[in-house]
Amino acid sequence: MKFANVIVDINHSEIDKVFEYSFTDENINIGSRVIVPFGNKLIEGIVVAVKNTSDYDQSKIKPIYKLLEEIPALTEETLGLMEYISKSCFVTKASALRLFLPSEMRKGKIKDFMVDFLVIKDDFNLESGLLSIKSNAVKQKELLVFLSENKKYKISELNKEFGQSAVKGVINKGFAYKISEKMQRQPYKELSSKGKSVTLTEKQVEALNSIENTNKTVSLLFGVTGSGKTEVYLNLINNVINKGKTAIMLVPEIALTPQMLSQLRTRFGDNAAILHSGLSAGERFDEWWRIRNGEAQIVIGARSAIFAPTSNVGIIIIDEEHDGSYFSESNPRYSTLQVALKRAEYNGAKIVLGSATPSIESFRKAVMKEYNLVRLPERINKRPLPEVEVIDMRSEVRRGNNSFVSSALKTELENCLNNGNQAIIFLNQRGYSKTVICTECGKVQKCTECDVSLTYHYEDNSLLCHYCGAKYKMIDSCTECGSKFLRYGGTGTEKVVLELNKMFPNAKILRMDRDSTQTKEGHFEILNKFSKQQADILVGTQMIAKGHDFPKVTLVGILDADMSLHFSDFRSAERTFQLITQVAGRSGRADQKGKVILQTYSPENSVLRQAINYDYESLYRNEISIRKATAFPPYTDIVRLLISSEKEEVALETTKQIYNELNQLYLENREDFRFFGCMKAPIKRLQNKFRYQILTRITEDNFALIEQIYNTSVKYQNKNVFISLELNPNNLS
DNA sequence: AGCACGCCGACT
DNA sequence: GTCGGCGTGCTC
Repeated sequence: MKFANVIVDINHSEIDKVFEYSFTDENINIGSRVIVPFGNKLIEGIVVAVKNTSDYDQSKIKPIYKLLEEIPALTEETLGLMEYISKSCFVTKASALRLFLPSEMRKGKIKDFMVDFLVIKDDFNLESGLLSIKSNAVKQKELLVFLSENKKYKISELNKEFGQSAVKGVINKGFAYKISEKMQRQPYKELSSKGKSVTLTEKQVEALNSIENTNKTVSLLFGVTGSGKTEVYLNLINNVINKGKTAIMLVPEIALTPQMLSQLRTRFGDNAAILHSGLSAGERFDEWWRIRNGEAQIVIGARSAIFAPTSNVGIIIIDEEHDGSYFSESNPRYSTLQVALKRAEYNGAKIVLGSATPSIESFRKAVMKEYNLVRLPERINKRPLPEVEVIDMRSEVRRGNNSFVSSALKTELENCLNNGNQAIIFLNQRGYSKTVICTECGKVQKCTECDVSLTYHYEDNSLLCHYCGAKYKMIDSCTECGSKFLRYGGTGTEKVVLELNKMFPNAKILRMDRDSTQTKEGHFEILNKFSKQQADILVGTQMIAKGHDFPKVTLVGILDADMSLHFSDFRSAERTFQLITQVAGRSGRADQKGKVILQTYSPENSVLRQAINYDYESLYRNEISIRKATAFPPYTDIVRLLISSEKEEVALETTKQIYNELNQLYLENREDFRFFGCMKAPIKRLQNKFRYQILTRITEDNFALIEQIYNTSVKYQNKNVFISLELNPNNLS
């Protein structure tokens, strides 16, 4: 009889401890998934320790009900990571554990993926077989000839090739039989590969050597768009797996994984596995076990792939490291880099952060020599970066052009299309128009659950709340005064497509945004069509900004460069710069020179000027001095407490109480606080909950203080008020 | 989180 | 008399 410490899969702070069970099954081990009796129910759990004696009242200990798999799902490393995340993200162990297991594993059964095969009998003799069937059974004969060579073949394909009746006939005559075999689902299996090997440029070789030979854990690969970072990654991965280690490669969006996967498959075949939320349950399950069993040594995926069950990780690559999607926005609010650092530490692995526009935080670490800074300053084909022309939209308006397309952009579009090239139009607003306003009484249509204006969507004639997802029928008269005169405020991608269609009736236009890419293949289809030149213009949101490589694109239009500039967020300058640089980088990637038209209402803005000149380092110098002067990250950590409740008084009252108690802490630790205040959240109501916040900015890496703030505030949480703590939140809505 | 146990109001 | 409201407390 042995005893196990088990974490049960119940996400509640009261249950957030280990429970002891007894067992005799030798196969139960640290990391095993088990079913245990808990109260009067059976519940899933993970074994975190195994021991010979128990500290708990023997009479109360129950035996483990069942072992779920022979192979422990978690390893010593991932269990350690789980503990770490639970502590640093202030979540239960159960909640942290869920990050490591594909969700379908918890819910129980995944159906095995069965494929039917036709197998020829061992004693089958082709000559006598062919003689024994009627001469007019041509298809059956062909099938037998084929089978005698291939022995075993997928029935679905044989049906296609020789016809169902031939297959049936061969089975009925007893020449062959059907078997079902469990197969592994292969996501994006159409994405493979003619193996092309690329010779690295001198600069790429230098970068590769620098990353491999540095004694620093983290390298920041700072390379302009089109500088060939991907080739460097592929070589790094290759060298790592040659040493028998594994590799994790992260990309910011699901949309980018197939593209990167196809490159990995080309190079490494089935050795590459893909993990992200867009896969079907079965696919994810199979890929997960392929990695766990060591059948795949390379993992590619979005941020959650950092939790992949790889052992012996040699390199973790985070592409487009500045991207906001590397921070989880819901609990557990982990930062991908933070987890990566922990994994690198455990395995002695290297981390590569790649970007043309690094985050201010990362670049500072590189400047401070904490990271190894590696530059790739040239585009691979030595093409200059595309020329950016700034259009002052104020003077467009003065000249009487009220369209969102400036005359310069119109001319360039005409040229581009006439030359048989393609264009990308970028606008970071989906839908038709951002708001619907009554011209009589000025009423703006708002979500009933949120304090947010509704966006009009032309395609399904609806009003959508972009925050909670609620959908309303489009109105034909004002809900306040009944007037029929409604005005559309603000332009979205749908409207752009409609207007461009009028402007260029012969051009084929595609739209890519969250609405047009709902399905798993959605991104892929649109990108595929565009890259096969089945369309001339691609209109899209920030989704189109990243990574894609379209050789025929020679024009990029940025419709409203100011949009993200005037957010009251300390990162808005950095974000604007990143977005413009990324989008501009889509232009002129092959042998033709690219052009970018940037439309703005504030052409003299310094961030825009820096973006136009691709002058990241000026942006960095400006930003870092502002951050220092105003005590913002990376010089401080922002701790934000969000207090929300369906009842406004409850939210307000709780906020006051927490504020008062924290005020003590503030007064006792004045020197650690750079800011302390409480206010309504910028979005005052979301999903029918009123939101208040307490904002603090404290000295860097002061975990003890964050913990105190957390412990103080979490006491106030109950079923009427929800309290969450965010460290350096990515957005402050 | 569930679920049982437990103590007070309006019903066949 | 009892059915059932949901407050508190426990789960190895």
